Amino acid sequence: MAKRKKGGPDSLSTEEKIKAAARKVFLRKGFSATRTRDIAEEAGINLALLNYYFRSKQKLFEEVMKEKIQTLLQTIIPVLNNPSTSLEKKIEQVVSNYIEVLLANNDLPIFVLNELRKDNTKFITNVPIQKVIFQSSFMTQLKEQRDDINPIHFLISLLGMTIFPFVAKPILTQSGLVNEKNFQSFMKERESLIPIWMTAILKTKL
Amino acid sequence: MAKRKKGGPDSLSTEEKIKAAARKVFLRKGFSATRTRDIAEEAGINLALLNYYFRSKQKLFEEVMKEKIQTLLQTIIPVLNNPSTSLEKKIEQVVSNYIEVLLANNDLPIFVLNELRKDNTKFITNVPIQKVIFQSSFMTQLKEQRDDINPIHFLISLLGMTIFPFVAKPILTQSGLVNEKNFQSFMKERESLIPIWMTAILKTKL
DNA sequence: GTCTATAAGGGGATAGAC
DNA sequence: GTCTATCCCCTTATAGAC
Repeated sequence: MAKRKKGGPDSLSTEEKIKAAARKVFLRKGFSATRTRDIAEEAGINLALLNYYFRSKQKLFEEVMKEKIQTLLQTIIPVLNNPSTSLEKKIEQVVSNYIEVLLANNDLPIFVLNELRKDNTKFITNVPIQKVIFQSSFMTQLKEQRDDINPIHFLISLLGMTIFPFVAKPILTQSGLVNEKNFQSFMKERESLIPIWMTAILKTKL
Repeated sequence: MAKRKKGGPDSLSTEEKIKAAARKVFLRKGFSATRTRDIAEEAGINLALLNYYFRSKQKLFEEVMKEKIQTLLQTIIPVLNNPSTSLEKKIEQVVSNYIEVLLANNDLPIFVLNELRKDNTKFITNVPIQKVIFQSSFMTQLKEQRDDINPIHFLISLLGMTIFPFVAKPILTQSGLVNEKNFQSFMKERESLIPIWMTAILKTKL
């Protein structure tokens, strides 16, 4: 067991220090470019301790990945499943929840999507995503309002509008299309804009 | 120099064989996870030849990256710059061009965006993206039609709708939301849908 | 639990024969 | 131009002292 659990500003257990460092380094550099030495240094501990607590780089990585996938899913699933909000309200909440989470961690989506792509195994497990989405309140409401719109197209458009700017951030900022310093306010503007536009789409005749 | 340039089905020069193999392996696995041995094997040549032609893994990678960034830019810039098409036509062309290019190479956007993210240097060079976009015919037409819409928001929404499904493909197919075999027809549906929806947005009062 | 030291292997690059 | 053999650093993981 670790020495401490709580207490002061420097109160993380060694295990948690390593995991926090792993989150930071893996998310920034991806699995392959990350060296266990980087993580150890970031955590302020010795390299051997990493293996003592987590057995291997791979195991530690898998813990971080599972956690991050969970974060991405939990940002949207409870919103889609809430039967007491309107479809329009759900759209607003999906957008604002994601923008809030991703402003605090810009790299999250590209990290997860890129690592999933390289590995097509073992990560999509716990949550039966397809089932959850298709049986959601969101789905029912959308079908009720517009049975001629493929809900997957609608959902992916909503997510694309919201998440894509984070994925494309490197090219946006490096090209000067969006100033790095203004990125946050740029996304705050989108937070108002996207629900208006997605609602407009909802009313558009096909 | 290489032995051959053209001739038969097996007619690529050694240099081209290596580059073709590098494109394939780098795009699939990214820079760090790629071993030069993988590329050599894929090319059907010896490892030493890779260094003979390209000096280092890094140099070879940079050639591939530049080429791929160029592909992504050339898919959109001529469309935006064409003064003889309407704004609506430009939207259609951006969507159909990207879907055509990316259906042939699903990994392209996530590869480029992820590598750019890890490296914020040396790749955004040749094309002055910001200048080109802001001075484009697309920009002029959009401002004319809707001077209350931030054109960057509009453009990113268009690209998000179009490109994001490719970036999110791992999670879409692994979760079962979109069947791998139907992905192409799914994107073909979007090719019709996105212009309709983006045009609707263009007419939506803010 | 935490450290130092080191084993074991992987991977980029090159020397030198042909 | 192309190959085989090899160098050598870097990285993960572990042994063993404290």
